Amino acid sequence: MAVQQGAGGPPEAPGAPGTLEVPGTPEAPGVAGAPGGSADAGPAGAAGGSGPRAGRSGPPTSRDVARAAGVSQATVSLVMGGKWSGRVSQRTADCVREAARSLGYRPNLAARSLRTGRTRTALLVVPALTNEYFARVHSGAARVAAEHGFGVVVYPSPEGVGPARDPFASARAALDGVIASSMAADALAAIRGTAAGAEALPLVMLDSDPSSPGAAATVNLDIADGMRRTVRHLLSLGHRRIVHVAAAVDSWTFHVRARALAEALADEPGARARTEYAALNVEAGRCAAQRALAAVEDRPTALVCDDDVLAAGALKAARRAGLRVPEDVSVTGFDDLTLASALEPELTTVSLPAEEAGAAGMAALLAVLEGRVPGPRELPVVLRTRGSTGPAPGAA
Amino acid sequence: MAVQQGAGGPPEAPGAPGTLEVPGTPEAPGVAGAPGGSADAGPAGAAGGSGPRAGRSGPPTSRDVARAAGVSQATVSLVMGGKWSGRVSQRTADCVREAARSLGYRPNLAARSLRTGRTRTALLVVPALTNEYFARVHSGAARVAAEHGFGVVVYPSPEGVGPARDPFASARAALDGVIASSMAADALAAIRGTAAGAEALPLVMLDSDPSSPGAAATVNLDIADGMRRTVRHLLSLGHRRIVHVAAAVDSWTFHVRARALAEALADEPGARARTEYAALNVEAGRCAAQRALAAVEDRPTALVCDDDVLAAGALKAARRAGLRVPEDVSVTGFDDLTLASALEPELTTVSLPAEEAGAAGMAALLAVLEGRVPGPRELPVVLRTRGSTGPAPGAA
DNA sequence: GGGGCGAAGTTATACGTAAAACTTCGGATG
DNA sequence: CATCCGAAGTTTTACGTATAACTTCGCCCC
Repeated sequence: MAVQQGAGGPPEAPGAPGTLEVPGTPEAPGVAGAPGGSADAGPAGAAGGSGPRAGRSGPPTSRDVARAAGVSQATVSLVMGGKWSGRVSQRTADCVREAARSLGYRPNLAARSLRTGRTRTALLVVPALTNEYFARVHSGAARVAAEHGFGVVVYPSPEGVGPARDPFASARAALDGVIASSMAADALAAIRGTAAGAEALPLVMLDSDPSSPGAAATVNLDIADGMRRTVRHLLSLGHRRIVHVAAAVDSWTFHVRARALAEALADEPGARARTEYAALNVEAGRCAAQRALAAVEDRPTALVCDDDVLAAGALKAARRAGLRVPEDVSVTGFDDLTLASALEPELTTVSLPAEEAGAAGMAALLAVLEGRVPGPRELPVVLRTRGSTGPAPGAA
Repeated sequence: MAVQQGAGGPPEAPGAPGTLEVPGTPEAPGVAGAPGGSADAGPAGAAGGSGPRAGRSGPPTSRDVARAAGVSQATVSLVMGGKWSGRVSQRTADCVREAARSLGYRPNLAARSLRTGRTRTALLVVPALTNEYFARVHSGAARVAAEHGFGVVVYPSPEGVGPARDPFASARAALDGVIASSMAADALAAIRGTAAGAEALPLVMLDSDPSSPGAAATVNLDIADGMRRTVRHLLSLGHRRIVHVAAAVDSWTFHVRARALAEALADEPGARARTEYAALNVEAGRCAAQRALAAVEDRPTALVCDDDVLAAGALKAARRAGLRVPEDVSVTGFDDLTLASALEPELTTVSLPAEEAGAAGMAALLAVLEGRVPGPRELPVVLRTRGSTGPAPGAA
């Protein structure tokens, strides 16, 4: 760009956008910004001492772009901000963008945040990122965030988000909103107290009790449906004695699973279930399943596990008890992690749309930040029938 | 102003540090911010409109604290910044901190960043957070970062960090440094080009080629030692025909594994290895192992896998081929993921200190940011011997 | 023909903090 | 007694942006 207006008007017209002028600063009037205007600024070159801001150090600012484009800083801000329709002519906007591009200009996010009070950053609170499910939630959330120029910082709530540890200690002032996924009830309360308290940060709850107060929006998975499908699948295979290997975690998602299992089983006379609780790891799952299978007579023919990790433990327990899966006992999981298809037999499990949930959560948060009120969403789940379930022993 | 005579002056002296005054806002002088200092702030209450600064909107600023403490804003900044020794008296500092605490003051990070040019935020670039290993790296890095008031934003490099997708598009201006873990060579080059290019962001490389230029610091795992131990373990069990199920990823960590395997095997006359490549997922691992086991005579007695996920595939392939593990064929993995002990038999695998690596990486980055030059670190690894390896068939 | 109006900018200001430069003052020193 | 000095603050300014308020000007319509 630089000099150069389109249709041959006199290039000297002062002040016309498209011409370069460096008002105030006594400086060589030579073309400064991007000499040729070509695409390539040259690798590590071109920025000799003769360019604009020769004495300056940091990255280019909007003012540098303004100088290069021959407009005011405000105009640059208008153009870069995106909302310039009706305020800036197409020609000037193009010129500014070209100057910005050739200078390698990036808006300073700190300054922007200071000015707007918005940080374009969301906090994702999950029980543990090392759980593949939550990593996938993060992935979906981060993708949508990036598409809207947002960043995501994740807070894997450590053991006990008590009042002692403040989740937002260093980040709170730099957040626009919070997404909390599958948090335990007490942790969720702590988050609500901190996030939605004095500061009133918008809170989106993912896979959490929708009746719980304080959330600006809710995204849920149809967990109950997943459990119902699992139970019906087992019932149709002839299973009547079922043990629920339940996660010993006080979180909504697991309460729902327990309730849905009970309800689905109530439809079938003669079917009944016991519950064994286990912490969320393989070894605990194995112990719980071992207890379940210890019943000599009246041994369950199916183990419904709250999580694939627990199901992995259940497979181990079955093998140690000398039982074949699925011939002697069927096992089901939840989440459809990589683990589910790595095990042998592969797990029948409920596949949860984790990425989609994260994406929907972030989309809901963005909507809230724009003043809209997204209705509650419920994402469908799928039962993946695989090798770990089969006809009940002795059934027709 | 700030009158101020020595100790013992009447507490009513206006403006004296130590007295609380909230000029302008006519209000009940009761302590507001954190009432009892007890653990529980009460659910969803307490935050009525009666706090201090009733007329103002945003969170309290350093100026509010200054007013409350009867000092200037600069003094608040001095105290909160930590480096006030010799500049502010103990008494005033205490007074300021008390005022800050009671107002619930948090420094505005955007303003601080704008002023200092530092953001106290690091970018962690990993191939995929859904890989448990990298989730653990993140966990370690985030912990250390939090201990130093830093935040971590993670960029799970999507397929192809080519020049097309700019990893730092929205975040670059808000970063102090970058940690890149186990990146593929080309992706690493892209990062180096973007991060260490014009902006010269400090880059810490984790588990990457230490001879590669551009890194301000390096943290490595003793991958070679892990592979050596694996091979020696197998050799001592009598294995001589080994297939290396290698990750088809052009990254330093896998090159090291291949080289170390070859070298360790060279020590033993009569031992030899073939290589089968596989993408990093269970199914690809299964296929590669299937190919390896297809050799009718000269069938390998051990499969050394570059990753637990590949090993899971290998277990499946063995079973499908009608081979028992470890009686007919031994299998080893790498990483010691949850998966390793969920499988049956449990995997003999090299346990990598993922959290520690992340922590060390962040510590190195912090050191660089403080101007120190951390020497390269190499973290030890451990071979976890479990059920998937046993004596070679036909061996003594 | 003039007055209003929209388009296309510009000028000016505030955001909250850190830090350099300046002020004040009591005491130690020559 | 004049002076210098360090302690303990204060005043002031700059960081880079977004946006409200203002200016200019060509144009259309009564």
